[in-house]
Amino acid sequence: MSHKRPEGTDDILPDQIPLWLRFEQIARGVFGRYGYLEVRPPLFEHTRLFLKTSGDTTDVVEKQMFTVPSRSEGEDSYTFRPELTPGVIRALIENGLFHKRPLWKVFYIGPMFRYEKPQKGRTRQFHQFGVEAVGSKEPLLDVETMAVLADVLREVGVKEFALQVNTLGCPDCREAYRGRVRQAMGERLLEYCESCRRRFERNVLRVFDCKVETCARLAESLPAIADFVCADCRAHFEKVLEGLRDAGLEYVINKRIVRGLDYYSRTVYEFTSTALGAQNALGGGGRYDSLVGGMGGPDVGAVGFAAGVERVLMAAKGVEAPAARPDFFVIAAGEEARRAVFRIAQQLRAAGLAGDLDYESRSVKAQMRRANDLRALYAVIVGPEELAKQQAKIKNMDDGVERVVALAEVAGLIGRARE
RNA sequence: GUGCCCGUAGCUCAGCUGGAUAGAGCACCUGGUUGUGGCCCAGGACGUCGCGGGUUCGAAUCCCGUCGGGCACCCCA
Repeated sequence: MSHKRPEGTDDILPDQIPLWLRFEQIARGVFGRYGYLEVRPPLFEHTRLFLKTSGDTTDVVEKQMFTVPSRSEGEDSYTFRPELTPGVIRALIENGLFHKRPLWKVFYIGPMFRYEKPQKGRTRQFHQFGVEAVGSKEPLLDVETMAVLADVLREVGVKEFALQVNTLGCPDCREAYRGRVRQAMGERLLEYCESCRRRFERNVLRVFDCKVETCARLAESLPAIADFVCADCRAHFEKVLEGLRDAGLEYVINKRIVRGLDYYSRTVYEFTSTALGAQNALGGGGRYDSLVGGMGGPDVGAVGFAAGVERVLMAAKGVEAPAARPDFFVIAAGEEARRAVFRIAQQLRAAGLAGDLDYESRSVKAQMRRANDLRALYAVIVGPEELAKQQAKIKNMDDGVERVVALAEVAGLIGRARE
């Protein structure tokens, strides 16, 4: 075995494709019903786009980026997208779309790249689908994005999933909250590790990122930001919860949800499943009201989610997607017919039918087996006798019934039977 | 980046405490009709036992190294 796929990548082989197509069809159907339009930004962007938007101390940016140097001197390197929100917003701004409409509801499906140690539900190339509603601060849109994801999950066949929501407040809230954390942390400061005591001085909130076990445990007892958000943010969150109830979406408030990216504000949420093992997040999202303006666009609010296609497919295990059946398989009986079968297949294809033939000179029995393996609707058998009379024998592979018909009628007969 | 587990045919695996030509099921190919599938039957092809080194009369089996994979921590999709 000389060549192997890179660590953390998967080959999606033909037998898996029907499942993926089914998923994409369902997802596109839901997005379409809610009025979300597809966008396809590039697979890679300038590295600085992610540095400035996702947050330069987040895990994603610190250690998970697939970065390639530019070939031109002095130019920024490129990075394969670890997520697509920055790319989508960049595309909306760069192409001047906000001059056309104030609100853009868009969706995407495609591969993302993160340099991580692979495990169940986590690979270096994976696929996400997501939506972004850009141009409004209305809480109803927070609810709508959650409803979209819930609809996709339900329709795809994910039986058990849970929705957890939280609010992170706005930058002002965070300033006030910072004070509360400092106060609480100060009471037991000596129990924290050295670097956390440094964080206490410079940037208290980073204490929540500390990997030291004792610090992590201490941090659990610190106040949650959701309890200290300002009146406006509180009102926004209440409206979101109210909207979720109106929409019939069950949820639980989880004050520990913070999300792994820096741009979130106010609403954040996660959909989890019990069917996945350690990586139990199906998808997550939230509001990011300062990102668009911060990137040079209009000062408008935005909200969206991203979810993992592989994880959703895993959580929907047991769902079958049958492969499409070919309409015909042309079989040559005897050497003389060999030249004719390709021509006949071409005629049937030209008539809009899908089908194949055996390219090797094999026995009729072997060709029938192939027709059966491919689950062809009809075997079209031609030998010397049929050819002499410009006929073909067509056999319905489901009931075994055979008919001899004129070659010219084969396409029509099979086409009608297919309906 | 850290820890645990695993590498035998295309796939799933068996191969006992080291012993002679490394096996099974599925899949594949051929045949059982002079031109016919699914089930069944017969036969066939397919393996540097991940790789390298060591111990031994003898290694798929024991030891070391290495590469690859899986899972978990962390984080998240």
